[in-house]
Amino acid sequence: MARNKHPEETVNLILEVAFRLFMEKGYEHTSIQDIIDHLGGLSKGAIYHHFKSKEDILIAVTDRMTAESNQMLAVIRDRTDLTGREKLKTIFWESISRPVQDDIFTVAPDFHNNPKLLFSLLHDTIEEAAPNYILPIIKQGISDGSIETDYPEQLAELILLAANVWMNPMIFDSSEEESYRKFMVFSQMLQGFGLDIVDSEMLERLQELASIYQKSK
Amino acid sequence: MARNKHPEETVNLILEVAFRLFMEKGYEHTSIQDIIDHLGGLSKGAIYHHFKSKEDILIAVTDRMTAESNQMLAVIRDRTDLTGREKLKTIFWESISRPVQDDIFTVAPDFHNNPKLLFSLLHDTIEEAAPNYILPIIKQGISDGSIETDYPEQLAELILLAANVWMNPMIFDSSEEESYRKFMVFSQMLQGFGLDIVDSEMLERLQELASIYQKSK
DNA sequence: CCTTTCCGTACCGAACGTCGGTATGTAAAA
DNA sequence: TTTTACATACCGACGTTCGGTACGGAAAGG
Repeated sequence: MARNKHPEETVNLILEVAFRLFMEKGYEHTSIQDIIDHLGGLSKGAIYHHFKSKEDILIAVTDRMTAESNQMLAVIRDRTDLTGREKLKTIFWESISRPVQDDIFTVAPDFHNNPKLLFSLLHDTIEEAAPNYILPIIKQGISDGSIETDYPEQLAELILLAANVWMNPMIFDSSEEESYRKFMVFSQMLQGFGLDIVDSEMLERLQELASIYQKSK
Repeated sequence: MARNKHPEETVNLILEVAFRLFMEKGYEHTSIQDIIDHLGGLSKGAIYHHFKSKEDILIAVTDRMTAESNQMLAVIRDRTDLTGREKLKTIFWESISRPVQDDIFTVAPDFHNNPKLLFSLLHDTIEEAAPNYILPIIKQGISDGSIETDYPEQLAELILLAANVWMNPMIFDSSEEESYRKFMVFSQMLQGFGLDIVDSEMLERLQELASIYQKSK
């Protein structure tokens, strides 16, 4: 294949193919050769020119997966017209209403046999998303009086872990009914922390999402 | 090496060596040859006679890890002298007071680079421990009036996920201070569900555990 | 302004070492 | 004599390396 004038396109191509294959077959069951075969003429050398290892590709893939989500979190975090509690509510609403969620479902991902990818996401949730996005919001909530807790760091972790991991139907595949029940327990947990941020509109959307996922299986 | 009259000893040896290496270097960075090298004369044939694959060894290792814990859970679950809530309280007390916990810490395990092992444990927690041990107890608690919830299955999952994964210092390594704070948030969460099962004795023991783990690093 | 030189970089693909797994042999136990 | 518990030689697939090629653009020379 001829040399590409815009190497970033090649990088993107590799990442797109890798993402799809990692989702479909799992990271460990996707070989470098598998990726090459779906690259349309590119070779092993091309991959190792742009990435230093297979693991390096995984990291880039997960970065891409979380980038959009993190961007949304940053925007909400930096708004000045909302209390801490309102920001949390906005985040949960955004995270279940964005069409991106529907897109990702169509890949029919299988985290069930993808420990590496799951772990990468888990790590990102606790080490990046929780301290950089949720924590500042909770701290603001403490200042403005809309949230009460003595342990903001831990609360941020627990909430994100429950929301991003436990309630994620890609990780623990749940029926529509189960997803709904998880969300109810989740909202009950938030209420226990004095956070009343779940409304009927959210519940409606959640049932819709769960039904989309069920149909794609 | 001559044929062993008691093959179970060979199996045990393999599992012990594998457990130690998986913990020290991670499952993926432990090769079959690594295990053989620590077996004292045994060969590849021995391993593949007793286990059908490397993954099979991992499953056996995690089974061994959870077996003792599950045994404890079964005993408490089947007692007839406690209410559901009292059983939950007993479980948490046992899980932080048994000396086994101290033992496992001395291996200085590294879940941080062990996605496969972590996932195996995660799977076991949600698919085995939650429905088989915690759920019956919560259901009993609903019957005897000591626990109130509309969603016992999901509550069982969330509680175990928080306790076994989030609060597990092997998975998310926490300082003594952080472990303590996690436990406080955890107990606050349980209170939010109407479960008041944490007492001062528990807090004391937890601080002790955290300090043991810190020193072994 | 055009041409030639030169170098950086995108990409190629054979080869290598390691790995998990298998086939077959053998000796002891039953 | 059959079955079990191992040993040994070997296989194919894998991730990674590396010497090499081809292309493009900048700079130098005309």
